[in-house]
Amino acid sequence: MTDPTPPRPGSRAGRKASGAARRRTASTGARIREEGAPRVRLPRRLAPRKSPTQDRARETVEAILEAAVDLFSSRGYARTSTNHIARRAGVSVGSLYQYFPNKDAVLTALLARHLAAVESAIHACIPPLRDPAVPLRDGIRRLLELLREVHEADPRLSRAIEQQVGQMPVVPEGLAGYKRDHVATLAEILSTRPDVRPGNHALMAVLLAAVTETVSVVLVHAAPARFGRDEMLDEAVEALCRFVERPPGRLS
Amino acid sequence: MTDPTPPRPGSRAGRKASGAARRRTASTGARIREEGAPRVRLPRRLAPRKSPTQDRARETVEAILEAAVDLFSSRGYARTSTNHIARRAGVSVGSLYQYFPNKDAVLTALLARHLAAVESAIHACIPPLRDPAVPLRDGIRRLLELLREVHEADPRLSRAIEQQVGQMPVVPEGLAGYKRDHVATLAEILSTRPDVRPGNHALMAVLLAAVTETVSVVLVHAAPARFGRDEMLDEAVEALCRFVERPPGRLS
DNA sequence: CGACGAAGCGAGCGATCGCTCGTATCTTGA
DNA sequence: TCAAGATACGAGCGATCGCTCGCTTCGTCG
Repeated sequence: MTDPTPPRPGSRAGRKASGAARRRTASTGARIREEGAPRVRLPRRLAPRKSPTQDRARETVEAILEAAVDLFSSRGYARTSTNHIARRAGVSVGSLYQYFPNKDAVLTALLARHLAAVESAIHACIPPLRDPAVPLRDGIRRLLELLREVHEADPRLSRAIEQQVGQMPVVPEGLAGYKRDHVATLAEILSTRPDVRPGNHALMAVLLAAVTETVSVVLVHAAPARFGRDEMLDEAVEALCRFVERPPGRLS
Repeated sequence: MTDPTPPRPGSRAGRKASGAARRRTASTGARIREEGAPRVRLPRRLAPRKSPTQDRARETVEAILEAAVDLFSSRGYARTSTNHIARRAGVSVGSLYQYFPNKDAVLTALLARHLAAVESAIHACIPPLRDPAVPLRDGIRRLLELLREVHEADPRLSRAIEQQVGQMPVVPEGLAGYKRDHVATLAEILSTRPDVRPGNHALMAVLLAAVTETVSVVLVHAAPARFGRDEMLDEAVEALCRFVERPPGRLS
């Protein structure tokens, strides 16, 4: 009942006894730039406390984040304590607090990764969407494919994250504001392309963005068994295209 | 710092001292059937502990729910304790636990009301949607209007509720299952109407339902200042209609 | 009026939470 | 080789949480 929660089989051996400490390959540190973290100014409350410099520490941070993914998505954010996370990561709470000032910061780190993935998916699709030579449909399909990929990476996590964001008392401006930017870009694209129907493009962009997000989530979470992956994608593309496309005027 | 949280000005005088207890109109209890509660079998964990029989008690329950609305939507579910709720309601924790077995039950009661509202909105729109004589567009518009109304009743609450539902460890089948029913109904309607384009109507129904929900939320929450209420509604109707309507074959 | 059930009260229990800090161990570089 | 910083550890603090329970007060009715 007291939730012994043995470290998950896969990650990090459960060296309970203090003696059997970590012995890792001490390969010279690969100075990889912290991947997947968008350049955003985070408030002290949520910013990482200090960056790991040794490989050992990087592993610790990674294990913590993996454990957090696991627990947030299975038990929910509120029901997951920092002690849970640490234990599951095969790490002490103290170590967790070396790198994250508080629980929200752990979620924020996860959120940052997720948003970075979403952002890069969107960014990859802006050029084709801008290009009037590329059919609108193709750009939209590509975007949905990429977003689906992001959500598929860890469906439970992206669900948990997106739900929790709304609950966070402070959603860092930098992380939330990216949406506004993209909606603006989208509005501009809609106004430019000749194959988009006339109308209030700013408004259309707001709706389109919201619907796109929803649809990409549904693509992953709605009974993937009942409908084929591609079938669903086709229908989703259809929905978005029909909304914005200028009707050909001829042909059905 | 310990959050004295005086009872909100509007509701229920703050009779702190035990002496100045409640003096309410003891009018013979209006036996109104608990309004807004769908006939759903709730697990003991979430079911109300006992129903209030006196008016005084009904007031208490009402005050508790109002306070919960207020706190859940402003501080979030996780950050709201039962003591908070009771204090804000001008009631003791003990009284709260007379009617709700635990915190989740309070949320569930709120959820039940919300879903009842959504459900009745949907139900009201099914006949016109079924009727081929009524333009599809009219039925959809009416549905969005009604859903918008529901969310407008208390935007913060419906937001908080819908976010929390996903986090709840046990979403009662009866409360969650209503969606499946409506999607099925929707699929059937799509298959029947001659003005709907051919295709996989079951799949279209899934997407349509998800998009409808999103859109109705956006209608209320997305900067209501930047766009006119009706303008947004028009555009949303457009989005949904274009998705399912059979193109006229002539005319733009 | 008196008695009884319904309703209300709130101190406080046990559990858990987020988080700290003194100490032990590891890694690095000169 | 070894000092010094980086990393890790985990018992446990203070706060808060959900919730109980012994008791008082209110409303009703014979």
